[in-house]
Amino acid sequence: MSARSQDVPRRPSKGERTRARILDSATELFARSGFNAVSLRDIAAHAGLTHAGVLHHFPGKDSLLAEVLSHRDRIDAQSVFPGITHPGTPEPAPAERLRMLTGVVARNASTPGLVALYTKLSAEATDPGHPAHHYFKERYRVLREELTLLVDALREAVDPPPVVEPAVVARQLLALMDGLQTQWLLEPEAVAMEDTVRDYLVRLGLDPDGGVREADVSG
Amino acid sequence: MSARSQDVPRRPSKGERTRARILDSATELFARSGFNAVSLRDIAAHAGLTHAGVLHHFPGKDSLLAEVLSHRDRIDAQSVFPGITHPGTPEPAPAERLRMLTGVVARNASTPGLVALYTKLSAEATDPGHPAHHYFKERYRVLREELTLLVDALREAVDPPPVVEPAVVARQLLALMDGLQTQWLLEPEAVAMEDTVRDYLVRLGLDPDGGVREADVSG
DNA sequence: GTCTATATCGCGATAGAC
DNA sequence: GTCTATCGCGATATAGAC
Repeated sequence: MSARSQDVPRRPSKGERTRARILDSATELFARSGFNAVSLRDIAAHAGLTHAGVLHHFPGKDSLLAEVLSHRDRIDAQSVFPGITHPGTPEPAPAERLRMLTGVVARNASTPGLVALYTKLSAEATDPGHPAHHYFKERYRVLREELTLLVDALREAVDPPPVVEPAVVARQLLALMDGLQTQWLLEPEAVAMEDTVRDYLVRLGLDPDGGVREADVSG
Repeated sequence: MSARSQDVPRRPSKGERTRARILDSATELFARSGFNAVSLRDIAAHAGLTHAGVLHHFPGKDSLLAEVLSHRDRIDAQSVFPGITHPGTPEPAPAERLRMLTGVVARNASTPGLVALYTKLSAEATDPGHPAHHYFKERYRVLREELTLLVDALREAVDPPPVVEPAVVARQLLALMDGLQTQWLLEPEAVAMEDTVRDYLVRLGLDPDGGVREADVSG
């Protein structure tokens, strides 16, 4: 028996490193050229093996894509909804979390490749037979729930709580962000994603920064 | 010499009729099974020819899809924005046109196949190299413009005109409708598209029916 | 001009050797 | 765990029949 058993908490095996390398390659290529334009052979070549090797680590091209996106998703969700990935973590104040949400929108504007990828996949995944269908269904369910709670918390943080239905606002906010991405991808200069989302929030009376749009945090 | 020459104003050639038959078949099959699940061979078989024959009338599968959708689009647009397709036509009152807009949303809920199709294609078409890219870019540009005008007209039809930026509201409304479709396709029972859109309009103070949601036109 | 038949390509996926 | 070989399929290009 080797002493490695109780060695260190993490011990990345060769397989795990290959897997990670494949994910990195897939992320880069998908973000650059989209899903359909990239073949498993392209990804495999970029990661230094053959397409059959890739399929040893992932059941298929679609599940590879799903993992790329869920990884990205987890990073974004962590900032706005820490409770999802780290149940024990104390959440920041609602206002701060809202700022993080619009921050995600703003940051998305700097990674059009990934935004395009996500937009395309979420559309494809509406097909019940799609490999990522369950993932997206669950994703929206969780986001609707978490956003509903967040909106509700924001409501009560304002002077006179605005009369809004948190569950409805959550659906609207999600739809607004998704729909804006499509328009923005088609014509970036015609659609200011962050401003348009903030305008929606401000008019609901939910934006902690109120009408102040110039100075953000340093003011 | 035959008398057919001056027979009737329109004389659909065999080619045109075949083309129309292909479009009908494509619409039916796409709406039933989605885009990816239907092959050119399926469409060709349904229309009574081979896949190569189809490609004589359309440059590719994607442009076939684009034509199917633009046909559908034109029908919807005609009711809300008659000016687009029939420049001379007098427009209905703004309030009536808004009702037609929410009517389109409601009607979409009865044709999930076409909604799925549109959602998928608009996402795919964000790719600049996609055959339908220009079509969608133009579609959104026109819709933004027309919706901006409509919102502006609605503003002034209300008692004290609400303080909204028509151009921003147009973008939000478009994004809202698109984004809701994705959520609705994933989980129809969790997202009431029409109500969610109407809630948005009501809170803007733009819905002519105000808070009355039960009785629609017959009240 | 309208369509069919065929040949070829690249893809995702699988099986089995190493 | 990775390879080579191979399969079936959808999409495309070309040649030529009607």
